[in-house]
Amino acid sequence: MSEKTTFELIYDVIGQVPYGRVATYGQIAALAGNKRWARVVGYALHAISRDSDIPWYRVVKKNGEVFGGVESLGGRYQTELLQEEGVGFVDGYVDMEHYQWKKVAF
DNA sequence: AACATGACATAAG
DNA sequence: CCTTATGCCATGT
Repeated sequence: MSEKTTFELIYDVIGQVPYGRVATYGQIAALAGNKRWARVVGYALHAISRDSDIPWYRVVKKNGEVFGGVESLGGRYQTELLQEEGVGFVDGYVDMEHYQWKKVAF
């Protein structure tokens, strides 16, 4: 059986998020196949190993908040990584209006 | 199988 | 802005 696991589907989608853009948990879940996997997306991200190629930092909450909030250690690191890619922030939250990844239908 | 937990989302007060 | 409550689903015990 070569069915992909839920985690693989999720990692697959996260890997599609382009440079300089972010996606929400719910968005990742929906693209992975089930919109209700938002929490599982978080679980999957938590399970990522350090030297993984997965761009975990491009995943944020729907309101633009980063992991743990901008005041947390991880949140500040994530904010830094995203700003390096040119993602704009407003009061500690990602400017979703301009930087959320919109998958374009070619 | 039951229960608790979690890097979420939405609604309500 | 805050807390509760509910829905959701994969994992760990």
